[in-house]
Amino acid sequence: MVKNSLMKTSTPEPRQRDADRSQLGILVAARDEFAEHGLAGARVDRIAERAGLNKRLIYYYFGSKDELFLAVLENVYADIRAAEKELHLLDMPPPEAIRKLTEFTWNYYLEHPEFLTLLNSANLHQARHLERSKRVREMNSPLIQTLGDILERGRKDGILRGGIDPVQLYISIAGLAYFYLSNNHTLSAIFGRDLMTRKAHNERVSHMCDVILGYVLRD
Amino acid sequence: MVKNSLMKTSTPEPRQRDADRSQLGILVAARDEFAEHGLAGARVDRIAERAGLNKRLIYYYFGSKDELFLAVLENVYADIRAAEKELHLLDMPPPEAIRKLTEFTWNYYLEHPEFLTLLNSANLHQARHLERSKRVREMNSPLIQTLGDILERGRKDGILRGGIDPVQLYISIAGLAYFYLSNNHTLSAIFGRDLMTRKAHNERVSHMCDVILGYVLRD
Amino acid sequence: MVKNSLMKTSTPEPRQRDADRSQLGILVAARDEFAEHGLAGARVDRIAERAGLNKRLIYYYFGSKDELFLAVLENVYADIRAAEKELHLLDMPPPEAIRKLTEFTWNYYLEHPEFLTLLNSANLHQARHLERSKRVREMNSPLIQTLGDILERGRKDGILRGGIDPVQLYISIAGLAYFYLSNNHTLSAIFGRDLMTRKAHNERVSHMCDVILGYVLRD
Amino acid sequence: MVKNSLMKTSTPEPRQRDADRSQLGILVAARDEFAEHGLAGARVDRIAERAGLNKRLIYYYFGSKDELFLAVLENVYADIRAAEKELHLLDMPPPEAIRKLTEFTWNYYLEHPEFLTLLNSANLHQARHLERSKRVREMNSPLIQTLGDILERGRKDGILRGGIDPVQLYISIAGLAYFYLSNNHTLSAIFGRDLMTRKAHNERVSHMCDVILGYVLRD
DNA sequence: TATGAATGAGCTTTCATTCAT
DNA sequence: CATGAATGAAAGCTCATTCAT
Repeated sequence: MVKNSLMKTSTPEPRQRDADRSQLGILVAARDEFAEHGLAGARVDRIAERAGLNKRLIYYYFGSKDELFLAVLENVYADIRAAEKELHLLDMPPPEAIRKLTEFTWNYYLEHPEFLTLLNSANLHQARHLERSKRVREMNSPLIQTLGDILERGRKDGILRGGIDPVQLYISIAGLAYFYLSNNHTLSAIFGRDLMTRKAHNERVSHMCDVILGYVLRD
Repeated sequence: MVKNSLMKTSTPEPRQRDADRSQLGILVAARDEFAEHGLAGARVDRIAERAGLNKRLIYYYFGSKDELFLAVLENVYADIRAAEKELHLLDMPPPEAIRKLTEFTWNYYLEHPEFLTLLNSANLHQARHLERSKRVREMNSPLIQTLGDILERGRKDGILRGGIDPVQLYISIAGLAYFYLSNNHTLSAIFGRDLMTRKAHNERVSHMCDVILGYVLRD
Repeated sequence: MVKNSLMKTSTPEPRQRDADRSQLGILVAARDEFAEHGLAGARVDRIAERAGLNKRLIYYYFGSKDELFLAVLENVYADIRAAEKELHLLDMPPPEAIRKLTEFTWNYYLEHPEFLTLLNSANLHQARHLERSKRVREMNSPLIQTLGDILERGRKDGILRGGIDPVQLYISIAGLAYFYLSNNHTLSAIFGRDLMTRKAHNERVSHMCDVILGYVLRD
Repeated sequence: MVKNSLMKTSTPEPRQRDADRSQLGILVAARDEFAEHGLAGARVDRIAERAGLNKRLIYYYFGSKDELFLAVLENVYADIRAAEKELHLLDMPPPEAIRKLTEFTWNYYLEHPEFLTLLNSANLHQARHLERSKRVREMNSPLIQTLGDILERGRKDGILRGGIDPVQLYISIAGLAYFYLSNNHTLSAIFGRDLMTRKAHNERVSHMCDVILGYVLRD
């Protein structure tokens, strides 16, 4: 189980504390269960068991398995975006900011495999969960805004090439990390080569930076 | 439903044996069902209905839902690798070959969304299905072999930079296309921008080629 | 349906907890169903129907058909051993005790035909259910102990012959009753004679006592 | 698998030989399957597989699973009665004949465990199979006839007590062997003592003869 | 005579969800 | 707030039996 915002209970009034703790416990348990088994494969019983709480509470707080899944998704998105904010990319020189973001993305995915699986599940269900959530949209635009600012500043400085779409770039950075890690079992099986050694990881992140920086830096 | 090798009845004999046709029909139906709902979400009843056959036959021919899933996976891998072979990449100049492979990968994923979803499902289950299949390993090594040959030739010609790992490169090409398409719903929801217009597609494939060729070409 | 310990709600509290009542009802229903149809022939649906409860509850409480079968076996064994204990055989003169046990065994089998059928089913499955249950072993040893004591006392008194193995004797008593009753349909069909009239029963129990007492009594 | 009348094909015309062989093979396979799993637990598929023949043939020759079961029962009864006839009990002095029959019964049951299980299954289904078969009745009456003759002769000679019912006696002999062997797993589990060693077997047959002869012999 | 293909009904088991307290 | 008991619907899978040749 991974530490993140779900774990920090922001000390509310005494009465409510148990309720909050229960909700939190359910969310964490659900996140792990959904990550391991997907939406359809997840079992409400197991979530209750993982949380050490009665199954009925899940329905009391979240209404249904689907709504619980959405709550989990919103949570993990909030986590990664919060972590990105902590990078303070705007305080760095553009190339360094982009390298930092690339490395961060890789490391975050590496350390939060549940994030990748949850994304997959969300995609399988055609993002029908996220479409309903405006919270998610609000959460994510700042990142693209930031990346756009960096690219623009780099272009002005003459250090980065122009005409780079921040959305395309972000998708590429994410995709380079995501595919490697999300498909690592398949790829390992297919290519008969262990992709999860520390050495393989170092090679990958180095390769990723080569590709991305080679692209954004002006020749 | 998507066209591919499953649909071509290779024998031109007057009437195919019913058994073969049934097995084929089950495979096609299963592929679509697994692609739409994932492994856990897929329903054997629906597969039978899609195939217009009795559910019992599925077990008669494939033994279990899991084994059927493996059969489907082997099939879709066979399809993409066969299509790649048709590109005759070895007959082209190295840079053109790499551009071709990049574009092909994009187009194939675009036209075979079921391939992406099936891959996702396989990964969710930690490739435990593929690990059992040596067929898959045998199918996939030639691609890396070919890519390695191209890179080596390009390096000798002085047109490509040296030290490029074909596995890393292939994963990057695939990742750039995969993440965009697989996550398109999530990304569209998140960034509030439709990524599935023709224009958006053209921009993406162009971006991909820029990134990949920018990386492999010697400065 | 036969009266036995399953039917006695041992707690005189105003209302038994529903869970207990449900479990009990399932056990009784299962006992009858297994007795009528054997393990393989028994239908979980019918057990639920007999118990007037939801099928799902059977799995909730007992886990599987097999485990339910084991629970039933343990129960019927507990019943017969409890009934035997009530005979207070140790308080009688040895010959009377043995006659009593013989008659009791006959009567118990006669009144509990389900016991015989359940035994048959357990044997068909090679007692693999009972082997897992130490409860059963613990339940049954006291009987042999008692019978051994009786034989020993009788021998000392000079009224019973020596060298009688209590296990052999018990098996013989049981066998004389069991075969007649368990196979009564077959025997009736084969010998063309109704073995289930009251007269036939009296003749059998009288024959049994002749055989057993003729054996144990010193000439 | 045990050798018996099922195995001897009485050399018919060449054409029919295959048909006979197939029928025979099915009967043997069915006997073993029914003996191992009971009627409900037996699988027609497995019978076909054991016989190395197509499942359809079973229906062609025997009509249904139930009718096949009846055919098997008739066969095993024919076998034991034929074996009993071979004893030529009428040629012996009465006490020896009864001892011989007791020992034979024990040995036959010991060597044909499938006979016991099949009997159990028949009983579970209330002999509804046998009731339909007059063949079985015809087969079995001679044994009781013989036993009656022996008892009568012994009584006249003054060596056996009078008033013994041959049916009761036969049931007792069978019961003493049957319960021990049929329930051996249960009894072994219950009493924590291996009843299937050679020594245990010898003790049992000796005990059986003591009991039976002690009963029939005039004091 | 013999067989591979196919099926409807029904099996055990599972699941998300609700009830009653 | 919290929970054990209970359920309808449906899941994966199995079975005896029949079809078509």
